[in-house]
Amino acid sequence: MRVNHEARAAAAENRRAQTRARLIEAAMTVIAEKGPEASSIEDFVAAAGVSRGTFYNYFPTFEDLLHALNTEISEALDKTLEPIRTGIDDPAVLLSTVIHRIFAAFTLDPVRGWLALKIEATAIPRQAVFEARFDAIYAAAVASGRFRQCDVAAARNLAFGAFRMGQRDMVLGEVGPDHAVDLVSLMLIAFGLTPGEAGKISRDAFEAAHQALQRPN
Amino acid sequence: MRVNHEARAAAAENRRAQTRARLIEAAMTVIAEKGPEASSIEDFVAAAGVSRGTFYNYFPTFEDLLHALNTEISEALDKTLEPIRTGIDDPAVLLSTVIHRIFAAFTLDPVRGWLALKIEATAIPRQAVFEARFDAIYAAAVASGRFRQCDVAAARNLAFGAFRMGQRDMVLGEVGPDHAVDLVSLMLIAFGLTPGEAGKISRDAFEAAHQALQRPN
Amino acid sequence: MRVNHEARAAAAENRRAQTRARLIEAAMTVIAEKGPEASSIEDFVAAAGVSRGTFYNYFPTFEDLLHALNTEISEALDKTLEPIRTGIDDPAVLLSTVIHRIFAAFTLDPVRGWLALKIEATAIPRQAVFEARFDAIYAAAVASGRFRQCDVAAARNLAFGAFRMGQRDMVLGEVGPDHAVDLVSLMLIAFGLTPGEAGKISRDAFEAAHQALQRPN
Amino acid sequence: MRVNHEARAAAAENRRAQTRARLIEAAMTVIAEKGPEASSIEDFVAAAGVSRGTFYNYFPTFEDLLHALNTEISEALDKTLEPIRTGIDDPAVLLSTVIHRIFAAFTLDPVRGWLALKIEATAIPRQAVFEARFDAIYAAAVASGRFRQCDVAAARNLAFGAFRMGQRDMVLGEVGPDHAVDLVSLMLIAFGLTPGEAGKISRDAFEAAHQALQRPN
DNA sequence: AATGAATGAGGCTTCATTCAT
DNA sequence: GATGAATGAAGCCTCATTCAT
Repeated sequence: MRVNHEARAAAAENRRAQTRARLIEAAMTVIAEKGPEASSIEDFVAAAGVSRGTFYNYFPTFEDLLHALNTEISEALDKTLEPIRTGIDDPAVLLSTVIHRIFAAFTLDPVRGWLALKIEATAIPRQAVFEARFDAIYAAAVASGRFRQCDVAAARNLAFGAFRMGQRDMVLGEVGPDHAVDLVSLMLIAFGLTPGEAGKISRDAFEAAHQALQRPN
Repeated sequence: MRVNHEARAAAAENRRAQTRARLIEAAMTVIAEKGPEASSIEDFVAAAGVSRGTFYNYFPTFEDLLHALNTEISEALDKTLEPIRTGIDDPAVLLSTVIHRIFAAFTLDPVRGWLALKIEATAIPRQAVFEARFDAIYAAAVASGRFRQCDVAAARNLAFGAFRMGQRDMVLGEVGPDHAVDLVSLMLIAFGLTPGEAGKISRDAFEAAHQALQRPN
Repeated sequence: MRVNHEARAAAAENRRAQTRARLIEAAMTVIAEKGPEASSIEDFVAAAGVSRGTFYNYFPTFEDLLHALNTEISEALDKTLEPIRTGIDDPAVLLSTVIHRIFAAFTLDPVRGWLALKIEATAIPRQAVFEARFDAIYAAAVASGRFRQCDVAAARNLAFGAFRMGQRDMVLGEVGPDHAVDLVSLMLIAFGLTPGEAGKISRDAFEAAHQALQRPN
Repeated sequence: MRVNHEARAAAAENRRAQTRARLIEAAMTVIAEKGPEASSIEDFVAAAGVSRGTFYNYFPTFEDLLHALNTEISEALDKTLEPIRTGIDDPAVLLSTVIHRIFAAFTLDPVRGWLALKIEATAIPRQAVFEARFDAIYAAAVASGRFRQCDVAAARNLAFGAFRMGQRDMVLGEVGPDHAVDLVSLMLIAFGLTPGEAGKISRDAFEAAHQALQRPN
């Protein structure tokens, strides 16, 4: 009897996770296409192939769904950046690489890129994960003399604001992918690097990011 | 009789303009309170004290209204900046001053500040006026050797992105008003100024902006 | 121009009143058939031949509708009782007559009778009008020595409770119409009349009520 | 093996009864809080700590549940009244005592009081048990010359209607607990007692009921 | 021009009920 | 028996839009 119960519970949990994943996947696709405001729950369940009621079993409010999407995207992204964080010593190079990797990830998977942009415009809370990462890198860079000491909130807003605006233009096709090179270069200069070094680091990181992501997965 | 006709036509036109202004004013107030998505035409006409049908006489589509609001805000703002544009020679000081003036205007009139933020988050295109102003100042600064030559699109995205992110935090009360000083300072450094000069220019411009706006109108 | 405006407004008001009346009439019929809990707004608008949205223009909440129905019924009823109130001197006869008239009205118009019963079973407050009428008659009866002095709240609850229970059984067909004679008789005894007088007054009032209402209206 | 089977069956039956009791108890609590219309099966199973499916094993239809609740309450109440029925000779005193005991029980356990009121307001038939008890007492009272002969249906409706209305006001807090004294007194007068005797009997029964119920269970 | 009653499509949410495990 | 995921019918409510006056 014991085993029976446990096995049943495990199977149920499994099914739950699958349905949840299908709903999230469907919601991503739909929102990327129509934007969060124009998307209806009807759209999500149709795309996921489940019933209306099922949606509410998983996400009692629309907010819950957005939150799940947000988490999903940023955690997945953050995880792929793990090897980089531990493999690069120079914080200037590290920051540059991380930003270019995110740019590249969103360029190569425009659905998620667009989605991230859309969600960020609504769901108020910014990605706390990424903010903390930025602050840590900035602190390390100051400690090692790479970046000038400055108000970290200002530095963060400069970096995140510029990133967001650049991503927007890239998603809209108003600029090419290497727009990111110039943008990151300007950030590094603002943080204390010389134009020459900033330009070199940014371009190298850009190329490394694209090479890394274009390999067969 | 001729005169009579003309006078009547002029009076009619006058009334038209007034009704239109009331609708725009009402829409601003409502949107600033509830956000663009949560605002309904019902809200606008109620706030303006006109009938539903009248609204459609002036703004056949919702887009038309948003467009009018956008124009209204940015033109009003741009006009108040006219004396500055012609009265400051150093383009670095000019840029700094303009940005701080806009920050200050939105800080002192939070309704419009909030509104601008909200509207910008929708599908509305960015303010072409301001983009052109930025490009002109940047070109002048490069010509006079104040700013380093660089991709102007990147410079623009850095400036507008950082501005928007900073405005967001200021509106939300997450940072104080002088957050703007550090933010603008970083921009100027990115554009080629030394940290010392950038800091001084930004702070001076910040103080000038606040003094200018706090005078009894 | 002036006249034009006024005429228009009057016409509009007229139309409003008509639509409102149609909705109320329709709701009465539907609720009497299915009970208030089982009735949906869809039912009401279908019966009234107006659109869903129109319903909400008139009754923003379901409560508003129930309130309107309640008022409608009790005011109409109260108005028909006006001549009786002024035409009968003995308060014992008056009370008896009023109760029998209401019983009779609900017997002859079972739709409203049923409806009143159903509405009263919901959270709607009791009919303040009728409570006040009762209190006034009781006080007059005490003053003229017809009724014994007693706690008026208790007397009221006895009368209204018995009335409601009797009406219920009459609507359900569990008792015949002259059940009312015995019930009212008991009330009068409780209030101080002798059984003989109570029985005579109740029966006379019963017959008068039915004769009055069966005339060709 | 035989024994084993029987023991197992007994244990199973036991568990069945327990689960059923938990569901009934949970339903009572929930309905008393939210009213019968606002309560959902979801609420019941959540409060009982069983699964949705289990509910249907016990109560295939909602009616089945309401019926069980009704029975539960009235039988429990009726059982506590057994000693009274056999211990009081004067039917007038007996009736008075029974009514005051029920009033008091519902006053001291407002959950069940509220519940009884709510359930009664739905389509559930009245408590056949109590109606039969009333009729028996009334007949006995007539036989012994305490009550006047009259239509028993009328007497019953007077008593039950007044009781219900009084209970309503007591639950709603519109009257104090001794409202019951006046109410029962009026009933007794209607049934044939003199005002003096009715008042005394009612007050004595009221006090006896409260003393009986306030003893430590 | 202005009015505002009426419309009805469109989305949201709940919940009794089923059924495979 | 118990479970709880899934269902989908059934209501609810809002609001942009039309149109006769």
